[in-house]
Amino acid sequence: MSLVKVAREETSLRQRATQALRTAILDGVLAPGQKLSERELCESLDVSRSCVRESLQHLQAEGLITIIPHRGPEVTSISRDEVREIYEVRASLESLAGRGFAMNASDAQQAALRAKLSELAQAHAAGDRARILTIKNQFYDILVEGCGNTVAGQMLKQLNNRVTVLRRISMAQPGRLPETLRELDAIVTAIEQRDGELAARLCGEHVKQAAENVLRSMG
Amino acid sequence: MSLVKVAREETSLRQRATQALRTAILDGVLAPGQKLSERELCESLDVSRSCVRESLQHLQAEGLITIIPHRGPEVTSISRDEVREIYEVRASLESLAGRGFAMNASDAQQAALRAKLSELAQAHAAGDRARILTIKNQFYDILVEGCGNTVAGQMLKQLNNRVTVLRRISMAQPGRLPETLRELDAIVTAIEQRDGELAARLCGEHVKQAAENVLRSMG
DNA sequence: GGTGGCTGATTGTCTGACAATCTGACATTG
DNA sequence: CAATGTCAGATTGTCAGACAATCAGCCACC
Repeated sequence: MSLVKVAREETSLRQRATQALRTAILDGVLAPGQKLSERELCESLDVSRSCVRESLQHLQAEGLITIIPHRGPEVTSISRDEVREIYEVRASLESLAGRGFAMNASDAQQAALRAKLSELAQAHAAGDRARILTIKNQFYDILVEGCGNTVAGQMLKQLNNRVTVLRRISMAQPGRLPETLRELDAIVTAIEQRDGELAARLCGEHVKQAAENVLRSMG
Repeated sequence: MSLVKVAREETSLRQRATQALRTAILDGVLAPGQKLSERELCESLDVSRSCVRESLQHLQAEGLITIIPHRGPEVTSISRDEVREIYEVRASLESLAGRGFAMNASDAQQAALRAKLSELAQAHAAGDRARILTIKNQFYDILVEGCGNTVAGQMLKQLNNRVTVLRRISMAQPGRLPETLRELDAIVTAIEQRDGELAARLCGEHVKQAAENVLRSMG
């Protein structure tokens, strides 16, 4: 067996460029509304225009950038209405994921979820902002992984990406974290009791709360 | 105001190529699993390789094709599990759409929905297969349009596209159409009474029925 | 029969080119 | 002065051609 094959960075240039651009957007290096010129992207990503343009097509389909004909791509800026709609869909899909996790996840996965929640509480106690975000994402990754529906998982990831560009806004008032912890705890508890319907309802309400929080921050 | 601008076909070559390829896949001209070579696509779409490759990136992000490194793109073939997952997500999102339509749609939109349902019944009575499909799609377009959530609408369209490649299979046993009509009638009735929750439940169950039907057909 | 290497074809990536279009500055006109 | 017309430069949309890396099939060889 070729371990080399596994170890080697088996990603194409284009994939790496796409990922680099994606994380740049998600990390806020490129703000919503920011215009991206192909030439600059070629230089900063160090690939040819062909590669850049293919990457841009992919990211546009993901909704992260918007290509305006003859004017070029820019980071998609998101309206208040869109945020509302996205959170509505997220609520629906996370209900699905919560129910699925409660009913399908292995015991190990459930334990992992509970463990991640503890980590989150610790990070909160320590007041480590960056780590909180990371762990939160990991928490959702576990949830999605164990829910038995990868299609829903991918959609949730994409939707989450699309609102992540607003992260600074929602971080502006992190006072909701204690409540978030309580809500997540309730969800995990429902999951541990394999109560799918309860988990679904709690997930939906949790996202709804998050939505209200974000929408309030947006003015 | 430039009426010319509106009238002119203001689509880029790439967009037209993408759309052509998309409909070719949805219409079953290209079967799932079918390998697509860039050269052939260049010829049949009559555009350069750059255009083709950009289109392919877009369609891959939509999930309609799968690009295997160094082997080229092929029409995504869909597993039984994926079908189940997709219908699960669809059920969730159509519930959302049904509830939204019941609560937000204008009276004109509701009338349009009811009218389209009548058309569907007529087409059924006439036994016109092709027309039934068209009208069904229009029915869903109206529903999505009036539900007040374009994000959910786009996702539903994409999900629908991904299973449409199996259309021939589900058409193999069209005996379910009378039941479908009854279910849709119940949904429209609930909507007309502005009963969001009932509409949501009925939409979810309707998709669930459709899923079982398709899964049965898949063996 | 299975293994190894060779050949042709295809993809991944780059470069350079040119027309169409946009942007901003400048000149013109009322 | 404001509104409009025009022009030059920059950028995007699209093409053609090139070459390395990789894959697929075939053939020789053990």
